[in-house]
Amino acid sequence: MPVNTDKTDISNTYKRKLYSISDLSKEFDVTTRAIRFYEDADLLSPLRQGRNRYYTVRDRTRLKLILRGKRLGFSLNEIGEMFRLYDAEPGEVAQLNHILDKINEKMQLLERQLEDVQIVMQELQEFRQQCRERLEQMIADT
Amino acid sequence: MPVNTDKTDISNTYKRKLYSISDLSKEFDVTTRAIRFYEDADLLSPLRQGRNRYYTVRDRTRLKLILRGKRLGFSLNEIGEMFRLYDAEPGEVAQLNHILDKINEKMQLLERQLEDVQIVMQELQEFRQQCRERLEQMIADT
DNA sequence: ATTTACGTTTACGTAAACGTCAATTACTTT
DNA sequence: AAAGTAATTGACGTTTACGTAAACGTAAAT
Repeated sequence: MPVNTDKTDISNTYKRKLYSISDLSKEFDVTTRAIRFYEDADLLSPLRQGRNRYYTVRDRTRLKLILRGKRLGFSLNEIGEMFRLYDAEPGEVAQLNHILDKINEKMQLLERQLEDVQIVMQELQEFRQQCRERLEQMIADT
Repeated sequence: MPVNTDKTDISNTYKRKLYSISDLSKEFDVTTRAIRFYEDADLLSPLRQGRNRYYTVRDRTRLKLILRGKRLGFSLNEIGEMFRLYDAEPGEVAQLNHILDKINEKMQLLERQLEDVQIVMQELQEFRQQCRERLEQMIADT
């Protein structure tokens, strides 16, 4: 018995809001290999039509979050942790408090990042200014 | 012939503003292994007293920059590139313009980083808000 | 005199995040 | 029917950024 031969099945259920792996690959400029790797790391869980993967809007959003996290220097593990926090249904008060702690932890990291970015940007601006002045000087000397 | 047996040599020349590898290791909370690795990657070039390394104020500053760069998700190679830009004495106009291009490139990256940080911080704030509301609710239900 | 602390070099090990095949399947186009 | 295109699953390779262990040197402290 084949798993699923009816092509319309999945498409109907999810109202055509499905992306192929290459759709996402092109849109976000990542290789399909990377996307599958993220699945291996439990960061994505696309639908299956037989062997093929189909990504929902949620998957697409997740991929966007993954890439943003990566740009910020987070590891896939850290990104996974954030997802799990997000998805956890907070049954108990203790659980919720734990999540709040984790959130505050991440916020602290980000605040430091913000500082770092601002510092480096300022340094670069100064450096750029110096370069421009030197350039002026050199042109004047001509 | 031993290379240098006089302990005061280096210290005098650099007026005691020297750090041992463990000084820096402790101050910045990185392993000595990492510090030596950065040297291998040409990001640091400490003085030598025989086999031992001695780090100047400049080295210390560099280490600080390395760690900041890493926190921002830059690779050691990228950090090295920045250093080389900084150290390059700009002989020609073309060279200076090239440096300016590179600076602008990095600035663009940082601007994106800034955006990303702000977006994620906002998302986290919203998530935190939701958690707090849920918590209030649960306490009220008691 | 020998432990202790700190440092060195050399070299192999490792985790993360993919890249790069190779072989196969499935659908479409010609 | 053949060829092309897009996807799949292994499986091994690669780069980065160190960790870790061995074996040794040097100097201060006990």
